[in-house]
Formats: sequence, structure tokens, C-alpha cells
Amino acid sequence: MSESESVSQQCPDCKRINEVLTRVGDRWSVLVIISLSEYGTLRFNELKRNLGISQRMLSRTLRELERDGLVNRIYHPIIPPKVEYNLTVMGESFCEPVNALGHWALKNLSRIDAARESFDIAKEMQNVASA
Amino acid sequence: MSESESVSQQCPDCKRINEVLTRVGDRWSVLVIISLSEYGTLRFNELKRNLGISQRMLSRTLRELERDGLVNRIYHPIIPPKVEYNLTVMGESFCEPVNALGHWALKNLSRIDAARESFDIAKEMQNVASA
DNA sequence: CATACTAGTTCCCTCCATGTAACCAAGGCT
DNA sequence: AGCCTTGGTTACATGGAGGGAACTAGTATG
Repeated sequence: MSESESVSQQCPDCKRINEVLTRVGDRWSVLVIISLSEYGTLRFNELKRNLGISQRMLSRTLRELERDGLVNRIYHPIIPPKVEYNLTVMGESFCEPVNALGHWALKNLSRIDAARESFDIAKEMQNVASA
Repeated sequence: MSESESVSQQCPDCKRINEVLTRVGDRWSVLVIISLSEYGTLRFNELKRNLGISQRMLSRTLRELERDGLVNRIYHPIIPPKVEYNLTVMGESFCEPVNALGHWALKNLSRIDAARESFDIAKEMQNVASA
């Protein structure tokens, strides 16, 4: 019966936020969004080069983002093929919180590194002491 | 040589943002942060119940968050043990963009569902047409 | 004829995130 | 003595994320 309790998550918002984060919260989706927000419109291989993502993952990520209504896919029926991607209105609205997160990330990366380093040192000292 | 090109990611910010997202961008970290931001201070098992997370993952996630300087761990040496967690200053500053993302998520969940549904319908129609 | 180009897709493989279950320590309650 | 409690850790299993390489289509170019 402690089982049923673990299912009824007491923080209902957490569950829903979890749902959305599972969809659009993965690394590649966020980076694609950021890139499109910065450059406006990009072709498949431009995104690939920008992000250092594999063809497979980019294709998959773009299809999901298109499906979720965050990016537009513009197909030009020429040879060799040309496909352009840009943000939908909802995609643009998603940029605001994402960019906020990006800025926080850039601003605090060094702080995190420092915290991590001092934590590791403290742990090592503790190991030495207990040895 | 197209290899070396793929390594030199033309969008340098993307690489750094990628780094941070890899660290604090996972589902559980975000949810722990949100929970602590909402409740202030929580014990291990309170977090566990709130989030519906497994002991193993919670333990791991909390240790990483502590290591990254986002969460304080307050250990009370009593029996049975009592350990409390709350946000550091940096953890609190992380809440702002995260909450923004959470609000966007809650607000747009239904829109995403709608986009997804119409995408799937369109795809199915196309499949029927091509068949 | 062969090769290159763009945008994918598909197969295969690896590694990691995550869950489950068992175990532990040290004391309290009965 | 034995079971409960909290906060973990460890061993084991597994699904999914993600990369790499090969394949495709259709035309232009050498």
C-alpha cells in the first residue's frame, strides 16, 4: 500500500511539468530551438554543423519538434533537396524561458565548476581522514 | 576533413549551454529543484514521496546537485537518521528560469497536444493518399 | 559511367539513465 | 530476540538515447 502512495504524486504540477519536460526538455530539442531562434531560418545541414549533432538525432529531433508545433519545415522540391526550418509562433514563445535558462547556464557554468571542484576536494580529504 | 569541421561547432554558446544542460538539465534534477523551491526544506523521504522517484535515483540526483552547489545537505546525527535538503543561493537563482520553463510548460501543454494530434492526422491522411 | 550533393532513413552497436530488490547501520519498541 | 525506522549503497536488469556507417533518390558535373 506504500506503493499506491508512491503513485499519487503529492505535487500534481510536478507530474505535468514532467510530462512537458519529457517532450521538449531534451538536450537536442533545446539546442535546435536556440539555434533557430538565433539564426532565424536554417537548413538541415546547417543545423547539423552548428550543433555537432548526428544526422540521425537531428532528423528525429526536428520531426518531433515539427510534430509538437514548435518548428516549421519548408520543403523545396529541387535537386539536390533543400529543406529549411524555422520557429513557429509557439516555438518563439518557447524561446523566452529557454533563453533565460541558457543565459543562466552561461552565467553559472564557472560557478558550478568551482562548486564541483571544492566538493571533490572535500570528499577526498574526508576519504584520506577516514583511511 | 569534414570531420574536423563537425567538431568545431560553429555556435560556441551551444557547446557551453550543452554542457550545463547535460549537468542540471535532466528531469529529476529539475523536479527536485522545483520541489525544494516550493517547500523550502525537505527530508529525503519527503522528496521521494513527492516526486515518485526511486531511492537510488534520488540519492544520486541529490548528490550531484549538492556537488554542483545547488543544494545544501543538512545531516542530523540521530537515530533513525534525519537529513534535510534545501536550495543554496545559486539553486534559488536557478529556480527563476526553471519556473519560467515550468509555467510555459503548463500553459502550452494542451497546445502541444493539439499540434501533435493534427500532425498525426495529417500524416495518416498522407499515408492513405499515397497508398 | 562514376561521383558528389542534400536530406533523410535504416541497421547495428554501445553506454547511460533508471528501476527493482536486497542489504546495512544503530538504536527504539515490544 | 526480532522487527521497524531513515537514509543510503550495491548488484542486477533493461529500455532508450545516441552515435556511426551504409543506403536512397535524382540531377549535375567530370
